[in-house]
Amino acid sequence: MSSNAARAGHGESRQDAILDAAERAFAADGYQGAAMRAIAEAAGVAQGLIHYHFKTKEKLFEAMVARRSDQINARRAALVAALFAQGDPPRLEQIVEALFRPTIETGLDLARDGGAFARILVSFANSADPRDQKLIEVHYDPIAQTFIDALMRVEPGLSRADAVWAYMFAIGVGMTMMAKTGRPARLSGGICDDGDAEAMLSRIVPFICGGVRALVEG
Amino acid sequence: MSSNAARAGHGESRQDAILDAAERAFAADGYQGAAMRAIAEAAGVAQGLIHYHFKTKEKLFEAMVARRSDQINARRAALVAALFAQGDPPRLEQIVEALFRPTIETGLDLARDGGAFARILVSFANSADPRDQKLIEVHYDPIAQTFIDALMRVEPGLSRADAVWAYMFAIGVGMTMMAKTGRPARLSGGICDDGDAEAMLSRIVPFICGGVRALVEG
DNA sequence: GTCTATAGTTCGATAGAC
DNA sequence: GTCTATCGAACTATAGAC
Repeated sequence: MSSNAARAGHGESRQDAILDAAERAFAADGYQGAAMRAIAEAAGVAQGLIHYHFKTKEKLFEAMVARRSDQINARRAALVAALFAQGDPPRLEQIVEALFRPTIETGLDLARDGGAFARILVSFANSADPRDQKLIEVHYDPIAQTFIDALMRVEPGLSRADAVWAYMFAIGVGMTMMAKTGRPARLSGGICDDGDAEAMLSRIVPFICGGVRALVEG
Repeated sequence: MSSNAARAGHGESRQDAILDAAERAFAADGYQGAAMRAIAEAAGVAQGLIHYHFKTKEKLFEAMVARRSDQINARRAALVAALFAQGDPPRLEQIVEALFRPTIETGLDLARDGGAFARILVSFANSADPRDQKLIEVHYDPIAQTFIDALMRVEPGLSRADAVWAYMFAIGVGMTMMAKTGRPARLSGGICDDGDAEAMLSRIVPFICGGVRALVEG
């Protein structure tokens, strides 16, 4: 067994430990706010080791994004493919659900990080910084095209331009679900809870589908 | 005339010059990424003067947010009030337009900043950082309640919980309009342009109204 | 009110032993 | 592959002259 294979006791390499700590730190404090020192301490490794494995802070961030994105988007692609592999064509509602469920379940499933990666996505998706957009282009534009195509297949009245806008708007709505700001509770006197992803999905899906169909009719 | 009254030649106090430079810097580099040194240089003042007027970086940020927010939200409140002051009740479409137009026009109207404040709002609205949420609570929750009430008045079938969710989702969609990431052009091969706020509004308004009405019917 | 100069801290990255 | 130790360059904030 090589020295960096499964670590004794918890089956995680030091590289993974660093990526996990980085994910939490970037989610909590942002890219600029997260310190390499703090990430090293949280990962239980020396700061120098991070630079040995990932060279720079920026490359560490990219590796962290790539790891989780590839995992999420493989699942999203599989869900869409499965929907179209059935006998009759899927409903719009199923496409929209496939858009979000893998992301929220990656956050909940791993549980340990309290949706850290989802929070990174939120501060990321709407960034105009060319560095962020480059990462989005590489890791998210291909799956976006898959969903845009899917929207046009299930709603034949939708033009390509409208499908692109619809996708962007849908992502914008989804961000409000992943941000977990606590604002819905504040605005509603406690009635609305943005910590309940399942409850939010049940409102987000009809909202987006209503929006998409309004574009079709317009 | 006191020494800090209208500056010779361009009628702007040094405090305003600092706030303008801060707005641009925070928009371009984020809160952590924007340096007091750079803000001072852009404003054409000594770094010490910023601390004299605003004490700390955090208080400077708050003052910058307060200035523009109060301006935008006064305009939004006036638009909603005017809509309900007419004879017959306004349409949902008019409420949604009143939600966004003052913000995009503050960006375009001032022109000089290329929508800098809108970009700050984007990186701001979805932040779970307690400091950001405190600012949102103070400067945006009151106007949010105004719009939530307006939604319930023009769509009587909407429950309060649904109106709060609808408001949150609408803001999420609006963020995709203000972010100016260039992604729509990338995804559409150049057909969609997120630099054209007016064209985006004409899609965003029907999308959101379709979403709201879907919640009513649901 | 505005400036210069700098104190005091923290950061990303590297060097070199093991 | 991993550590300790440290360099050099930022940063925010303050002190004090004008």
